[in-house]
Amino acid sequence: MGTVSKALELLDLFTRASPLIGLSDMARLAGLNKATCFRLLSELAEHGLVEQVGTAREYRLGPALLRLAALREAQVPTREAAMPVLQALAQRTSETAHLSLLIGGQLRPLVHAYSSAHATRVTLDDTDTLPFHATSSGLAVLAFQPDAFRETVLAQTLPRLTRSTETDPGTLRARIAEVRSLGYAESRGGYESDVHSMAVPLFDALGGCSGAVAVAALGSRMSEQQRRLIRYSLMQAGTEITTLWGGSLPSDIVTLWRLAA
Amino acid sequence: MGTVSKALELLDLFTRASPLIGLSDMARLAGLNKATCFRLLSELAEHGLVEQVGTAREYRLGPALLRLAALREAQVPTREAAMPVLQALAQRTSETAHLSLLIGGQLRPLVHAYSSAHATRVTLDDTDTLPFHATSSGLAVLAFQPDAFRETVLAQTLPRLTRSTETDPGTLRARIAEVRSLGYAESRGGYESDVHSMAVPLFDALGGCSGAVAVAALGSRMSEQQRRLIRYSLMQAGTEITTLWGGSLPSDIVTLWRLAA
DNA sequence: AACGGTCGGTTTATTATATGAACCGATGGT
DNA sequence: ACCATCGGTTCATATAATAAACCGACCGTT
Repeated sequence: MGTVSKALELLDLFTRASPLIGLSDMARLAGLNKATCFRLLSELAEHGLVEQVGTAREYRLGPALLRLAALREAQVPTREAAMPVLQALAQRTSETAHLSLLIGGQLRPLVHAYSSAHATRVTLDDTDTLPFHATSSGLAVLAFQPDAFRETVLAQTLPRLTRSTETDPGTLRARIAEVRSLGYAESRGGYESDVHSMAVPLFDALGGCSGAVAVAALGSRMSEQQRRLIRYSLMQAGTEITTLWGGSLPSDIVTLWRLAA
Repeated sequence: MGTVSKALELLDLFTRASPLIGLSDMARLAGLNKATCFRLLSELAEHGLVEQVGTAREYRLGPALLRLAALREAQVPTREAAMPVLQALAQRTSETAHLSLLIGGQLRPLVHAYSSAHATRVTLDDTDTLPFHATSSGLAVLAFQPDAFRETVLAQTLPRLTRSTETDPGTLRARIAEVRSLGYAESRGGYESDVHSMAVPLFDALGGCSGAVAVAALGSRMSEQQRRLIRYSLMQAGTEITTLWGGSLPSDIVTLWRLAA
């Protein structure tokens, strides 16, 4: 593996749960020699991608990221464009809506919007990576990736997260085919036992599926009528966001979503 | 120089003016061999820090930056916290307000807020780096950096940007000392000939000066009374933002700003 | 106050990795 | 038909990354 990749992997070690990491910890987490890790962090710090804080000299993500992200958003307003659609989606469905992006082969939550309709809501504050096989977003994205990518994912060991998690590659392949033929994905407690969710894929200006938008609700609130509302709202939100991104929906999706309306 | 630094420098080549860069261009700009540049870009792309777009296969900043920046803001709400203060500042002074951060030894504009009071306004949409010697923000920041850093900056060749740009290191040293004793900095047409600006330093939770907030106006609108308003508003905004950042003002600044009120 | 363990950081010889010139097929303008 | 340039690849060479051992500082225990 290249040295640059090793450095960039360090950035991915920072999570909402552990935003500050010491040198030795980081070396352990990354499986690197402490000296190597130190050099990499120093170079990252020199450019402001990480910074050191406090007397313990721990590292955290740096201010340069703000600038670079702003520059990216100025050219491709991914987050900014999706935010209002997501909020409307949460409002309309009275549940939690969230959008995830495919980044470096992993599915990462980017924005979420909550509804104030219920006292209990699904939260995903500390979630950094979504498992493809156990979430509706994951299945929605997987259904529209090249075969090679899908097979790579299914070839890995897929953790059983709840009693309902499907982990058999064959069954998953079938479910993914079903997602393609329905135009949306659904997960019933596969990620967290009480949470049901539905998701649709999103397409960017490059023509590929680069993310998904989903609505997650307590399983107990998922009536058949509510599922219809969520499904319809998702398809509408998916169309809007894809359009705002300058992307276009595959023609079969257009047909499916039109029929569902 | 380390390989990682070379890769990170590539990220800094993207600007508002040229957000898409081809492989050969990038190699030229970075002074790298094309093959080397290709490898570095490939590694960056693998992690989503850049992505390739269109038939020309040009590169642009990638979606991973959004995620990392969001993670950073979640821990240290730098931009989010400053935004409303900046907007109020623009409103109150009826001019353009902007905030810059010290990143990797360079002064980078992060947010700006415009007032709708005048038909003509100072814009800085395409500005990626501010020169220390020719802007009020630069002088404000420089005044509160370690001597070594200040001398490094002054030792460089300082470009004369307008007829009014001060480029003599000795004179600049004196002006910087004056900034320290006044608690604010001012630039009259040193960056763009018709633009006058004033700025105050900002301090973060680590105790250092990590940026500045400034108000820029057309020189023709800079009455003595307006300058008083701007100066006072800046000091107030500087106090607020520094507090929101969890920082604290040096005691001499507190005194100076209190006297000015 | 002496101890053992950990911290962040530095040094060094060793070796793996980055490098650059030349080359490739494709593309586009003259 | 031509030439220049594009993005990308190859491979021998040389440079830059690596890992172990070490350093002083710090911290809670004994």
